[in-house]
Amino acid sequence: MTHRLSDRVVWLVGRVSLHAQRLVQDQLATGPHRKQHYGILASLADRGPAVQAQLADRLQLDRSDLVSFLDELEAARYVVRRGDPDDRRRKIVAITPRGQKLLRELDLLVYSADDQLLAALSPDERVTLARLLARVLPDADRPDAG
Amino acid sequence: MTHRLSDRVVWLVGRVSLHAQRLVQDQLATGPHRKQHYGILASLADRGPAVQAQLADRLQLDRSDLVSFLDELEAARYVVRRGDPDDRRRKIVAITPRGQKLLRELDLLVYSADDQLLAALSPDERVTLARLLARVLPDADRPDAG
DNA sequence: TCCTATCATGGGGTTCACCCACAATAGGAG
DNA sequence: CTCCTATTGTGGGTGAACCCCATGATAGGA
Repeated sequence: MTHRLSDRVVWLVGRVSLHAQRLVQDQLATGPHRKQHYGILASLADRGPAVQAQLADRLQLDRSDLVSFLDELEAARYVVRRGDPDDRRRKIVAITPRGQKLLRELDLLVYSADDQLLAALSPDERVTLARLLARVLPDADRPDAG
Repeated sequence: MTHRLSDRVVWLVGRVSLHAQRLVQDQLATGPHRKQHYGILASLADRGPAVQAQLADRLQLDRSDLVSFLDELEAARYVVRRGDPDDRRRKIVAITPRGQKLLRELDLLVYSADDQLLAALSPDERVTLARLLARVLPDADRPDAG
C-alpha cells in the first residue's frame, strides 16, 4: 500500500527544509545572526553590490523585510548603503571587509550544517540532489540566475 | 567562481520548500484547509488511528499545535477523538468516512502541486529526487517510519 | 506639465514552529 | 495504601518569516 506522504515531494521537501532549518539554527545559535543575514552577505559577496530592489529579487525576499535586515547589518557595519548618483531613489548596498570576515565565519557554520544534513549521502548523491533541487526552482528563484 | 548559495543544500532546499509551499497554497486556496490538515488526514488514512501524542510524533508536529488542528477537523467531522479505555489520559484519533472523502479531494490538489513543482524533471529524476530527500531525513522524521 | 512607474521604507497581519505551564491520569517505589 | 515522577491533552504566549498595503521621493515618458 502506498503512503502518500512519503510520495509527495511537496511534503518531503517541507520536512527536509524544516530539518535543515533546525541544523542551521543550531549552528547560528552562537551569534545574533539569522540565515537571512547570511544570504544577504553571500549574495553581495558572490555577485557584487546591488540596488536593494535587485537584491530583494535575487534573494526572493520581500523588499520591506530586506530593509529591516539591512538596517541591522548596516548598524553593525557589515554592509554599507550609498545613494545611486544616477537615480536618487535607489540605494546601492555593498558588503564591507568586516562583512566579508563575518561571512567567512558564517559560511563555515552553514557548511557544517550542510554536511550534517547530507551525512547519509555519498558525494555523488549530494551533487545529484543539489542539481535536481536547483532545476526545480523557476529561473527567477534560482540563486545564481538573474 | 563559486556561488555559495547555489551550492548549499540547506539554502536550496529552503527555496524549493517555499516554492512548493506556494504551489500547495494556491491549490488549497479554494477551501479552508491547510497543509497540516492534509498531513493529518493522510497519516490517519495511511497508517491508521493513533493517540494524539503518537500522531504528533509521526507528523513531527508540536502537540499543542496538533490540538488546534484536530479541533478544527473534528468540528467539521473529518476526524473523531475517542477516549482510550486503557489509559484515560489518551485520546485516540481516527479519520471518518467524511474525512476520507475530503482526503481524496485534497490529494488530487497536492498531487497537482507536486506535478507543477517537478515539471522540469523526467519521471526517473522525480523518483531520484524523492528517494534522496527521504534518505536525508532522520529516521524519526521519516513519514513512513516509526 | 501631468501621469504613471519605481524606489526605499513603515506598519500591520497571518502562518508556523516552538516553548512553558497545568490539571488529570498512570505507574512504580517505598 | 502513600508519594514521586512521567505522560497526555490543552491553553497561552513568543519570535521568525512571509506577505500585503500605503506613502513620500524620484524618474521618465506623453
